Amino acid sequence: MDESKDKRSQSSNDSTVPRAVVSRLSLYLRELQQLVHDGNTTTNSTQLGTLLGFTDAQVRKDLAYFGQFGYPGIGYRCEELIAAVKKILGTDRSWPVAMIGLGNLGRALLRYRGFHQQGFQIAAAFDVDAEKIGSHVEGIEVFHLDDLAEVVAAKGIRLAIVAVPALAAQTVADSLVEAGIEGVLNFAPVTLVLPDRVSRVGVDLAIELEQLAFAVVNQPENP
Amino acid sequence: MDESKDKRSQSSNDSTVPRAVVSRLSLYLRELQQLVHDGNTTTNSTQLGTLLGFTDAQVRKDLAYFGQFGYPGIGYRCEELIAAVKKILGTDRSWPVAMIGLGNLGRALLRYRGFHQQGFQIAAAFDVDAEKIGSHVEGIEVFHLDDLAEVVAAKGIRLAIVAVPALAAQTVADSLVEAGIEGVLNFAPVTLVLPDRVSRVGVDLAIELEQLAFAVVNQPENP
DNA sequence: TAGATTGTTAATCGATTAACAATC
DNA sequence: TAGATTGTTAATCGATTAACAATC
Repeated sequence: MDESKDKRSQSSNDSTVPRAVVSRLSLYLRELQQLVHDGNTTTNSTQLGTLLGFTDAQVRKDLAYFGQFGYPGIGYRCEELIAAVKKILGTDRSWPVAMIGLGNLGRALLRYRGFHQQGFQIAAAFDVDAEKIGSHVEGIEVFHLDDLAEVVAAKGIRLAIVAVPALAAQTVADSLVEAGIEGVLNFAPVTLVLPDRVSRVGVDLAIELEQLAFAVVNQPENP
Repeated sequence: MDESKDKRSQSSNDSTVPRAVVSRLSLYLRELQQLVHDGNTTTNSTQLGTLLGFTDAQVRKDLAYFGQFGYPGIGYRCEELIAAVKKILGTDRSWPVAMIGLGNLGRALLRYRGFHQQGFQIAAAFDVDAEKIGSHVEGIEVFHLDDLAEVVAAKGIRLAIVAVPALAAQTVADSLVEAGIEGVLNFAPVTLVLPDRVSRVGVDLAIELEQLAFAVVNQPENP
């Protein structure tokens, strides 16, 4: 039996890929897009590694978790690898996203161009401030949080961004779960309790600065 | 020789603490502050672990990298541990921070309350748009990027937040290095090249959504 | 073909967990 | 004292790196 056919498989053979690998995948994608922008058609594990501060072995191993995308002697074709990584990440399609909370951060994120460029579009915004309900920000309609389930269902929204005050975050999260949301990107500085079936990514802006402060204070040359 | 005196040391005995440990340190701090807010005076490794989804052993091990903060049979005194963790992170003092770029994100971050609560204050903002120079946003003066080195020196600023478009980010980063900045929190979706002596933390908002999409697509129950 | 670079295996390194004596 | 919980050591687990045959 010759099973060597179709070796260039893209089957995500799963069996749990390490989380660290997935986060590097996004970095590879970003670097590849940059390389294409700069006019490159191919790259290789050494170049990608150098750009990101990884070893070449790690780049190859990371990508090999998901299939065979390279060409021995040549490297990787940028566009081809971009398409493959997007497919793995699930961003080969467009994702409608709900924005919850229209304070400073929520409004800024609504206007942020980077989401759309990677396949995400804010499809609806939600708040509880009567002044804001029914208005449009950046062409996006603002609904009352009470209408969450209805709008989410109508627009096929599966992801939500939480940009509400810390005190409101868990309550909002409960509503999101109730509305059938499958993934939450949380900017509130609290640990959200969610059922296992709902995915969660947390970004705490103050914590990022704390990490930076630690790094500066503990620089080899810095008391 | 009895060297058991002063065992409750806070000496960060260094020898390189794993990066993952430091990032969890910030989460412990956040949880501890929450616990105090909720009226607790003591906690323990099991409680902290449960709140954050870590094992109790990991909590103890992480903290033990930096000294002995707990009391066998009792656990940890919240306020005491908060003070210790802040000292380790370097946030027992206040850090003046420069904000570079006053687009949507920069302005939102300028207004974000969470920074101040953890010991960071935006001491100056910088842009290149003549319309903005000299104005004040949230009581913070806006300078031209050309005045970076001067203002940074005058105000003792060591950390900077980069919230400029991707295309401008590396140029801005070079200016920051030139101005003597020691740590950069970068929101631009590019890998900044910085000398080793300058610390770097990157937050790519689109990447966070990508990670969420991957998690949702690869949920045990989700094709 | 010779040179380059992959995918993958084995070796190394580091991080997490389990277990328990020490201690309050 | 008995019960609880730490700090730490040893065991396990997982991730990174090095090396190289396979391949274009």
